[in-house]
Amino acid sequence: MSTIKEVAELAGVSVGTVSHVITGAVPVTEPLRKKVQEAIRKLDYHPNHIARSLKTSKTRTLGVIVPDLTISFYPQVIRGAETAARQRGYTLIAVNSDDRADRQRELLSLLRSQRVEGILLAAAAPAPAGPHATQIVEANVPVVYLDRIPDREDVDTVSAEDRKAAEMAVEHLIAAGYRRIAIATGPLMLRNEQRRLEGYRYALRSAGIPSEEEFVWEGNFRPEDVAAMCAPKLKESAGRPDAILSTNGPTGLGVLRALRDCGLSTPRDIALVTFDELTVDELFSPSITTVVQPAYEIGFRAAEILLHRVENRGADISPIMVRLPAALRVRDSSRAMG
Amino acid sequence: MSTIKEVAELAGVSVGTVSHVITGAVPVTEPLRKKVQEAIRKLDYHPNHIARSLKTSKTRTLGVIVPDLTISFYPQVIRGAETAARQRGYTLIAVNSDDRADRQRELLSLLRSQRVEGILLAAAAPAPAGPHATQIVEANVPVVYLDRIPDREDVDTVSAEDRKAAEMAVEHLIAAGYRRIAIATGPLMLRNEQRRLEGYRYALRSAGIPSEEEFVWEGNFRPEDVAAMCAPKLKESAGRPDAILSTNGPTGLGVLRALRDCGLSTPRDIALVTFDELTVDELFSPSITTVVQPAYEIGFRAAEILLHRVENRGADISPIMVRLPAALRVRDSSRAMG
DNA sequence: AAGATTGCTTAATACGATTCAAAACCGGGA
DNA sequence: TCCCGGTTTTGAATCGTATTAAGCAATCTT
Repeated sequence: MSTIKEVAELAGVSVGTVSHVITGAVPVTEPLRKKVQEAIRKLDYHPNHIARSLKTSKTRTLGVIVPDLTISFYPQVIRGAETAARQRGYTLIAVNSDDRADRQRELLSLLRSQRVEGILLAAAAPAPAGPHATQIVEANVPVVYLDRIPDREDVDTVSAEDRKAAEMAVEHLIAAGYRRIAIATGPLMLRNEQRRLEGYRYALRSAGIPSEEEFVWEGNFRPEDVAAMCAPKLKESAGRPDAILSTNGPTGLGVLRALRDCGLSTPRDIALVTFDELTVDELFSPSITTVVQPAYEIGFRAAEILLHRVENRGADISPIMVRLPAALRVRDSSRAMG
Repeated sequence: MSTIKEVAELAGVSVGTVSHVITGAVPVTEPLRKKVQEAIRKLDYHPNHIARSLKTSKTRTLGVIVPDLTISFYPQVIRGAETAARQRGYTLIAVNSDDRADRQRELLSLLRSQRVEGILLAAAAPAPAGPHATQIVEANVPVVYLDRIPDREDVDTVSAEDRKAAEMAVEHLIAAGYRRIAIATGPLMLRNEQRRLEGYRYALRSAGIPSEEEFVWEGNFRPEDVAAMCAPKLKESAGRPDAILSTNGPTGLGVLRALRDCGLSTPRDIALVTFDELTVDELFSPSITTVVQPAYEIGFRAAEILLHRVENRGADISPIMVRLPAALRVRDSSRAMG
């Protein structure tokens, strides 16, 4: 791979001039510029981003850590972030933490060694506000949390309006005639899962429906586990709910499996609303009423905020918190009670 | 962020010694090593990967270009590749080409500037064997093609056994009693789509069923387009096929939409088999018989081959072609003809 | 026409690591 | 005591670029 020096020699100018042509920071006269560009073309020269970064101490690279790229919510987030980054000439390094705190720590260290200029973090479940993210903040690498936001109030966060979204879903179920509404959540140590639970409780209270503790089912992100957890509660028809809200996709899938395992179906026996799309399309039945989060926009906005931080280091310190509205897509699984 | 020099000063040794402790290439006596590690800890020092790369001209980074991260096939590919890369201490930069040749060109240039040591390429549809990939090869950056493999025979490729997979799907349909079998493909300029079409033809021929040209429907990766293309062919029941094989997920979705738009359903009116999963699970109906590609393993193997090339530069030049078997997951949509 | 001004171009330096050659060290044998 | 061989440590050079200050040529002023 050719270097700037070789380009300079071929063009018969100094390396400084070549650099000026490339960066555009200093004007270069037309004839020289022409010669330089010709030489660049001839040598198929690609500036060494490594060397440039070392000199300028700017890598124009952002890191993004997600729990699992194969959860359909995250690819959209990443595309949003990628688009925002790209518009400003930044590159994205996306990595998976597998929802493990130790991996997340390794990855933060890796990204730091790579000298990314900022990090988008959908935190691993076990330690949403772990010390290492804090360390990163202290090391003056801006971090914007998304989706999986921590408890602390002094950091930038972007997520859906979790409370309101859950509230909306429950209101919809109530309007459709359901009264015995259960909720299946992910790990409640996660802030956003808590908020969704709050929204559920608030909606019930507002409607004057007593919220029963045995209708709050805390699960995780593994459908198998969730199915195993729900099945016993669905077995006997005695205390069974007539509707279930699930606060995320994998959990919703688990609920659906539990229904099948118990010989129940939705909406015939029980209504179901879930966060995040379970099917690619609406062509399948049962078609599930869904709370759709603006995943792409969450990624986009988060990246924009991060870039703002990166480009105005330490200017304004007050945390930015963006909450984007989710949409309720009503389908068969929450059909009005007959 | 602290530097190796600061570590050296704090530990009271030379930068060389610190470097030796970190890389482990040269032995360092215990007391000094202790002091150095203590200093590293105190300063929260993270080696500057940028500077290291400049000096060693090794970035330990691989690039991967996919058409669209939100197509569910690719996240799995990437996870496979990430796992393989990670095992050997490499990092992955994943980017989307949006299936556009011009973007792909930009991205290749970007990755080259980033000095990635190798590239995994699921080529953009319009120019699967474009000149730029060739350029990259000439620039001595190893490239392994996956899924979207080019026509040329002199490059490393990893993909599913496309021919055989399609053949298997058609054999299954024939065994289930279907005879008028159509195929909906992606762009036929793509090698893997061609191979799938070949498999389709071969299976028909083997069964002594004449293959009719008007049953070959070339589409693309936009379900809307595919639906619009298929609908007219499904309208009148006269020449209508009794089964359809679709060679990829987005196309299959388009076919399904066309069926709905025409008031048809599967398997009642027409059987359907598609490559790639359309639903997250088997809980939905119609449950679609699917050719499942080993996406994770495709990514994993491709990365392994790439790393082999990276670490044994120019040693063995004969191209490696890996074809991994796909699995047929039989469900309702191809139920035996009643 | 000479000095001041403007505007390009160049040469030298630094970024933070690795690495190689040379210096320092250290015990043992003469 | 001195030297020797081997090991550990050091210091300097280097990777490819951006950047600053200084050099130089041409134009402008008066």
